[in-house]
Amino acid sequence: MIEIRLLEQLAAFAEYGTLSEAAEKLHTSQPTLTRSMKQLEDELGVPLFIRRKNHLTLSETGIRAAEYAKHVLVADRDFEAKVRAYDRSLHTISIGFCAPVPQTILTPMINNVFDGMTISADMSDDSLFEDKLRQGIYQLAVLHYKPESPEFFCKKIGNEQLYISLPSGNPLAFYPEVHLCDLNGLSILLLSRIGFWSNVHREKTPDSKYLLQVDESAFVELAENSEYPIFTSSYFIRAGQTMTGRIDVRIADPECSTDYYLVCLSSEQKKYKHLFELVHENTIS
Amino acid sequence: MIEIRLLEQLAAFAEYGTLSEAAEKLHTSQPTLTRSMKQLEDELGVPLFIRRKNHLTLSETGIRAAEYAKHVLVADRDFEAKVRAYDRSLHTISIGFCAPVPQTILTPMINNVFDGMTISADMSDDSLFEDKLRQGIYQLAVLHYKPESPEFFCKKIGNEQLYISLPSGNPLAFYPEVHLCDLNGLSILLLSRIGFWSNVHREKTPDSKYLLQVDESAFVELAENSEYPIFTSSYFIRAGQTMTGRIDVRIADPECSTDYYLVCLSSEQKKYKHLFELVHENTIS
DNA sequence: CTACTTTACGGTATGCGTAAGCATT
DNA sequence: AATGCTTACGCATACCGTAAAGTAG
Repeated sequence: MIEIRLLEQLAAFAEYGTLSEAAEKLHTSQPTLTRSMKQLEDELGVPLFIRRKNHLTLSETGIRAAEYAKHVLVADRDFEAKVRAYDRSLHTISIGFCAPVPQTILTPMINNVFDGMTISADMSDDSLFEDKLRQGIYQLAVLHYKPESPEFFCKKIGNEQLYISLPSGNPLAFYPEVHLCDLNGLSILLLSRIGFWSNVHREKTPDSKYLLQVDESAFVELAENSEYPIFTSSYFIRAGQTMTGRIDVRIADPECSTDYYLVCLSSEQKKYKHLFELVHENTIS
Repeated sequence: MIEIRLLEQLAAFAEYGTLSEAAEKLHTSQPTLTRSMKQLEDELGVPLFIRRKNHLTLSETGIRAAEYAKHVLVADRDFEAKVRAYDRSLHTISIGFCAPVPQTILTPMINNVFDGMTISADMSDDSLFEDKLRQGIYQLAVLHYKPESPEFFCKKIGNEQLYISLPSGNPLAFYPEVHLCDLNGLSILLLSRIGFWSNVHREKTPDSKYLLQVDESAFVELAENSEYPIFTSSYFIRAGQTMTGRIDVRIADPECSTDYYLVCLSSEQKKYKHLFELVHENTIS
């Protein structure tokens, strides 16, 4: 069997044209390559080079050989990558979250149930989550709608109602509830990684100026020391995380009240049985 | 990069189940495999085995790894085979002949034109020759019809008329010519490797009993010492290769008079220019 | 007791680098 | 002179086989 080392060296020579340069790139000496290429020819029983006193060129067969060699090298690298990826997949659970609150609530629960596993959490709009579950990129996902396909196993895990937190001086603060269109055009403080909520805001309040904060502590500090409206939700209100001097007004648009669903592939349902048993209708509220 | 040697050993362990047996099959010692498998795990940075004091088993990752390893091994073997095959293809010309006479005449000519090349000649019915030219299995072919497709370059190189050689006592020997149907039912001595002629005989004289001879000298000896009819042709008659005590009677069926065409891919026309120049309309006659 | 793995040890062969030689531009 | 391939030589090490120890069935 031809060793990978020889194929690497052949490929390098094909790429760089001279043994000297190839040797340099491979961090080895040039006589090493002379010997290796000779060995390769010996093992194949086929000449790969045109040898002049001073110069080495690939023969027609050599050119082909270098191309084929690349395939083998790709296969070899693939092997490494796949094995590592597979092992990793055994030790990590990848989860797609469509919103921050489910992540906050579920992450510790998942950590308990799958002790020793690494949890890799994505946060984004959930429009692609079904595909990512199918492809095995995610093992679990939290959607804000109930997936139709029978290939998914799914359980409702609660709901969230969006509020707008306004300084008590703000005229809107006196209404019992508002609509998103009332907020359109305002400058609003906003955290950046909020999943599908980004889409809701972009669509319903296209003219608002969002002051995006990547860092949560910066967001909190700005919120406390400014008059900017911020979004909050039933989850934070119920947890008593309200801000003094501000009034939380319910947003009446239907998009601002959503249910959450925990989803996995039906075929993997039993793997996650314990987790699904642990969550209930109102885990999030 | 992971060396092939390690992958071979992994695959062997996966196949045979114990290091001891794998070592035996690989003609190496068992401690060698212990070390190699450890090295593989080290280089991948991933455990592949479940180790008990007395027993070694592939882990889930290890099972996958062994499968992937096989792909790499296949790619490596493929590399060897392809390089050898390509080199060989540079030194051999494969030719399909639809009949023996063209082979007899052309082989020395081709040997002259392509000095140092190995000539690999096939003899069979030419119904598949066009495909084999297209696939590069043949570089040249002699057909008994003119191919239509413009992807082929083609030149007529002669014709051959079939005769039946009969002992002078045979009643048919007095006819000026016969038809194949007249021969149907006779026992006839025949060489086995005669290309498309086999089909002609099979179709036109289905009831004849052919005494097939693989060996040409055996065929000649039997022909000389028996009364069996044999086929001959214009080529042999013109060359004076007739047998005493026998009369050659022309076979009048149109199938028994055929033209021959030398064919190559149009795209390779210039490679074979010299050969085509050397042959002419009546190279075979 | 047998079968298997692992560890330890010592030898060897394989591959490597340096140096020198040689040819070509 | 500079560049590039090859050969020669000595060395390091990587790999291998034997031997021995340990463990489970």
